[in-house]
Amino acid sequence: MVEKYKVEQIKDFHLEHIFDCGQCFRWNRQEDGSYTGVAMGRVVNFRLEPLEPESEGKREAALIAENCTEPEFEEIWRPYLDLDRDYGQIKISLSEKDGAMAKACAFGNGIRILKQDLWETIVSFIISQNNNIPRIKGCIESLAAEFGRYAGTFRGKDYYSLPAPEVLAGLTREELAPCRLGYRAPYLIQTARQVMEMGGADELACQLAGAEDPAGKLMELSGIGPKVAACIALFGAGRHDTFPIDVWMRRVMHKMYNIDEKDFAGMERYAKEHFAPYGGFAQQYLFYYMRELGGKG
DNA sequence: TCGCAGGTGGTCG
DNA sequence: CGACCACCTGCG
Repeated sequence: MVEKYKVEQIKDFHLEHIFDCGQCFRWNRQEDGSYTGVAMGRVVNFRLEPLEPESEGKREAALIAENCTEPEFEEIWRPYLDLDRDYGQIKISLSEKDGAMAKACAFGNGIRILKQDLWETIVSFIISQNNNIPRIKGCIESLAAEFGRYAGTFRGKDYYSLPAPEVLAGLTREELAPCRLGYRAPYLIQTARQVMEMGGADELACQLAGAEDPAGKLMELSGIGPKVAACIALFGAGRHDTFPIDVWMRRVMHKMYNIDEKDFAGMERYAKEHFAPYGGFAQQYLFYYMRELGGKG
């Protein structure tokens, strides 16, 4: 018998928006519409039980967590899913800025920014560079299966966490070859060593929490440039004031705010002036809007 | 065959 | 600095 826990009165929460808005790579939609993922060293499955079927995501619903006890949910998944933040208020605040942002908020109304493990976020986004989603996911799964720690079995499948810095730091590029990381493999090994020299991932997390320029700190690591650093700061270090700019954001910022696609600094400035202190949330709504509309928005 | 994908690092002018 | 350009890999 698999443990289950049900949380009532969930709102501003939609599984598809959360797990398909570009912030994570290890959550997979199941045939029954639920999502299974491995994070924080555990396997869990989430599904939403709408109180009114037609209004899924908009009105209150119940969240059912499978393979999870009540204490586990409260200690691990409640913060991971950012359930205690009032996204309704954030959307109202952002929607007042301009019509395009209001549309983006309405479109991705159930988005939440996951509070992911710092080290796993670092590994994931180093792999993401100049890469496509199916391959990113494949690389990450392979890395976990080959070198990660067993995290549990769910519905007949074994799951593994990503390897810790001390594991990756001891590997060679040849040993990582089966994971098909390409030229990112040396980045990963080097970054693992650097993180260990910094005193470990928890120590780095503490530094990032209070850093004036968290992305700058992250860019000291091998294979981490401005975009990957911003993603890590936002998704893995709780720095919601960060506004990652990738190719999709360049498109959306040009289309909606008429900023030159090469004007990286101009986009950062615009985000800071218009969306603070919700830059990270604004980025997620815009990104999801642009992505899902296939660049046609 | 070749371009491309949630970029980065190195090298020029 | 800003503008190139190579880079593992797998897919269309």
